[in-house]
Amino acid sequence: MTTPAASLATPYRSHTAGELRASDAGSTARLAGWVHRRRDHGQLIFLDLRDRYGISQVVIDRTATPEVHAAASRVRSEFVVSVSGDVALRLPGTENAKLPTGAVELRATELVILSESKTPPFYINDPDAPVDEALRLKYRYLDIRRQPMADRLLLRSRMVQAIREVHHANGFVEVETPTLIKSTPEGARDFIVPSRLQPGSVYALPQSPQQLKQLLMVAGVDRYFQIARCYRDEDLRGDRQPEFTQLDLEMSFVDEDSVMAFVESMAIEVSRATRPDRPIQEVPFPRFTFDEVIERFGSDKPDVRFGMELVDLAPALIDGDGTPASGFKVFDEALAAGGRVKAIVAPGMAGATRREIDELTERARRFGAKGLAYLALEAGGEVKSPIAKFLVAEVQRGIVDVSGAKEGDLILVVADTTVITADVLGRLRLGLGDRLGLADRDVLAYVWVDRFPMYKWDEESARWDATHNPFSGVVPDDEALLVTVSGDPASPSPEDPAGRARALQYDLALNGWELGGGSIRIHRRDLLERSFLLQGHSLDAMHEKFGAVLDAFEFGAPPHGGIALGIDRWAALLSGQTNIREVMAFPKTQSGGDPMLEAPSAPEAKQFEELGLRFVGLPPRVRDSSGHADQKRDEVEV
RNA sequence: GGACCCGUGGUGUAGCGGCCCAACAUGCCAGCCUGUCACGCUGGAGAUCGCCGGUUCGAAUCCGGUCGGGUCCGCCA
Repeated sequence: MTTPAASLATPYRSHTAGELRASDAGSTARLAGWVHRRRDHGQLIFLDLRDRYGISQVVIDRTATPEVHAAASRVRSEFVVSVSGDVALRLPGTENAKLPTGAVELRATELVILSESKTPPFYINDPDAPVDEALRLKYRYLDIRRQPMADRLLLRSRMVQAIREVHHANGFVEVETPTLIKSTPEGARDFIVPSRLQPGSVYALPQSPQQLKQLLMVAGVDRYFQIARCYRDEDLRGDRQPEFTQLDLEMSFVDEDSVMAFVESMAIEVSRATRPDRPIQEVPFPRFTFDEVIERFGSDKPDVRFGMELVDLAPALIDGDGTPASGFKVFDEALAAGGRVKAIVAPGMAGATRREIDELTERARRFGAKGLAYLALEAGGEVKSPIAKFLVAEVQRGIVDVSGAKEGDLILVVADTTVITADVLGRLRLGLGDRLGLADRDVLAYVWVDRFPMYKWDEESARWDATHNPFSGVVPDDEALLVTVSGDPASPSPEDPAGRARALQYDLALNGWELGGGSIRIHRRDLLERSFLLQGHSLDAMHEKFGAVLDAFEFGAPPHGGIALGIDRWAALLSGQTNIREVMAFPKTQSGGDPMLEAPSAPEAKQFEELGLRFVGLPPRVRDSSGHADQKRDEVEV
């Protein structure tokens, strides 16, 4: 870890444990830190002293300093000590090339035990030792003492530092927004905080500062950013925590290109500041439309570190007058029904075993396909496939040609609706890419995806649902599409032209993960109302939910747009992790608990009384020592 | 809400119906050791196998429930 420019000397230490070099030999020094390891040789004791900055070897000689030796004999792993002594070159041949401080050692003349330590519950001095994650979370302060966690938190700190620097250099103003706000319909469930001063009312924790930042645009802030904590009360995953951090930004008088250009330069800067060792695959970042990435990668957040793109087999399956005529009913019917027959080519997998094929088929089914067809292109050009008998030779050849498969490759085919075909093949592509090691783990492949559909039809509530932000603007050419067949925006149907409208929406993806998304917002009240009506909001409901923004838009709203990026995911990707808990100091478990603080916990009766609340149904569960849940009714009834 | 996986000395694992009141490594404790750096050597302590119940002559091992952790689907930007 790096030592900052400023001196870290204090009464407890003259140097850090990572600082001493051969050039310091001959001087005296005082170090403070944790005992990383103790090696007792009888007359001689070696201590490895560790702090955030490194490790230094301390030597204690019984004959020279008997009282220091006595103190060092008591010392154990993770004791906190302060040692002073003479910095000396190590005896020739005993230098340790593995340590930056390995040329020298501190010959102790004084050793003070600042605090003792119990035997830690897991190995702090072995960065590779596997430890149960529940235990790591319970003793997170010890986990963070370990090198890998410490390194990741440092990377995250540098990342946020770089983000702030770039924004300030580009005229952005950092503004804090409240975390006790009004419930906003972002789509996810809100965390609720009951109000004591206004009993019966609740605050919501923000799912994002979306409305507040738009209000800041109306306020003339012009360029705003914030490292904002956000909250969503939904089920958790490795890449989802109930509270997480977003880089939230918004700019006035901009179009898509302005926002993307800034974000891109910022992302490059941040990547280089944190991971100069990892190359960015392509600059400027490649930019795809939503339709294109779905067509080519089967995902709206494509991993473009490898090829294996989806190919359309239709040209090989239809005859001269455009009717499906492959001879294989599954293919022909899918095409006749307006669906697709598409494939991916798994390089070198023609020899896949029956078992491997079955596994792939099983996965395809889990992802929603009815089945998975395959053709193995064997050496010599012979096609082996269980469906070969249905396909005339010409069609077989056509499939091979269109797919671009070479000898030794395996062609995997899905025939289904457009959506399922893309989804299933997209997921199979990622799985195979992983298994075949196609993606370079060092590369950072950022991509932009834009031109998302404005709405998707929601069967359940029979209305158009905003695919992303409800304020997202529409592509100017598509403005005329914001209409319904019925003519009344309040009576939508799945046939409406609105379903074809594209949004001024852009997502940034990195190595197959969505980092975040943004849009140019609708700043005109009339367009906003039309869009909201299409989304099934009545004008009253609209005011209830977005009143402040709608009001503000009547006082001169500048055209504006912005983006929000997930800091946790970004930090995880930059540090080569797939789980965002690894880049959070104190994350929660999958059930939303903190094993260290033991949160959440049963409230005190008095707290509920003041809020005018009472539990109905199941009272909260309290754990006893056996891990058994116990219902402690008495503690919560008021 | 659903599916699946895991839970054995401090830690990581092995054992998966009797050979196990449980093995290995490491850690811990004690003694020895003047050049180690995952120091070494000798000795020792330490788990009744998450919890509850069942099957069985017999359970760490099989079954059910439960608690905790994780992965995935639903959900969620």
